[in-house]
Amino acid sequence: MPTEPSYGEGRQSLVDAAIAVVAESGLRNLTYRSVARRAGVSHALVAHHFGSRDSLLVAAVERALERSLDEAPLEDSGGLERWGQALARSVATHPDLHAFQFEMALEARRNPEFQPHVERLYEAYRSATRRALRRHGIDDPAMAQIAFAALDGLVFQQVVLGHESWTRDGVRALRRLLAHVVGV
Amino acid sequence: MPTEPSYGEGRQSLVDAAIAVVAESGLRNLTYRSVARRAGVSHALVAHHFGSRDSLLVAAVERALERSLDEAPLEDSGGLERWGQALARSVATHPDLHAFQFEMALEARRNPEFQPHVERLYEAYRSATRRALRRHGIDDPAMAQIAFAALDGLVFQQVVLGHESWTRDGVRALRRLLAHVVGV
DNA sequence: TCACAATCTATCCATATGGATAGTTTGTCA
DNA sequence: TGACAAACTATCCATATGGATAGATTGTGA
Repeated sequence: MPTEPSYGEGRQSLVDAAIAVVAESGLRNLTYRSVARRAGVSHALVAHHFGSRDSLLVAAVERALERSLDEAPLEDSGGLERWGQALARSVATHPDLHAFQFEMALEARRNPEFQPHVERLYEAYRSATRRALRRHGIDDPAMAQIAFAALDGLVFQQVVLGHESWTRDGVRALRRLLAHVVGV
Repeated sequence: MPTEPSYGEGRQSLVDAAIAVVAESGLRNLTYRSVARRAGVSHALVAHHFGSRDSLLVAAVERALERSLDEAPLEDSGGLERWGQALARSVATHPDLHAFQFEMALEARRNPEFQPHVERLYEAYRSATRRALRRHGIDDPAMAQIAFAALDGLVFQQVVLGHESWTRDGVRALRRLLAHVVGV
């Protein structure tokens, strides 16, 4: 059950609640009342702070990026295996955050308002992957792209199927593959 | 505008309409009325044929698998590059079918009723990838897994961002990577 | 302390929804 | 041709929703 936020923390609670509700129940069940219930506030506060459901979601995507920056070492990804295993751990400890991001990626397809925000999210992960590869002397954009796609696919499948070990094994296999290109 | 289906085709129209509505507007907008409107029938027919929204979705996933089997050469995937490029083409010509599948994958996470159906879908794609790799003499499950994850990631990004060329480039890079393992 | 703005709640309202119900239409078979 | 079941429509109903509105609460600064 949600504890009621302190006075003035309502807005922030609604943003975090939006991420949780979407991850747990899908975008379908994100209503003014469901998110307010989760945040422990009145549903009219959604309209007050955000004016619309879409604006709430924009704020939630920004928040997800913030939390991702805290969570996975996007800024200091280390080498490929460290980066990949950090992703697996992040998904295992915060599956909802990642599920939310995938939900919003699909939604961005349908609603242009979300596109810049979702692209910023994607770019953060892509950059981290490029950085990780560069640590191994790989500077080929095509290699970075396929490595990122592989990690994206592994993470999506971990979110959907819940097998962290699959991601870890997959990261190892990716590292072995890339080892052929240059010493990884 | 939907043309009304012939008498007796209502059920099938609703199933195909469900895929279209979900892909275009998300699971959130899949209501009895929206899907019926799309199918050109009365909304009461959803309850009549399916009893519930979830049952309609189960039928829709089955239908998606069927259409995927028709669409992409799942049974005869050829080599890796042929399989990968076929996927890119399939996404480009039928983005909605693939978007629907990703939506349902995320939904399966929240609703166990969909899990077996979504896993069957995933397994079809995974098998095709294994088959494609085997054509090149690669029989390592870990390699198959990372190749499938990479394709999954490429396809997801193509659905989300719409760049078919990215998928094609990515497939080429994947083939180059795997060429190091054995001649691809 | 008081005034004010921001935050918040409770409630009302119009509309949309899932689903039930009664009736109509269609196709099949004897 | 008529009976019957399946398919289908139109309509009603109870409930949920987004959003507006009025009032209450809180914090800040003079």
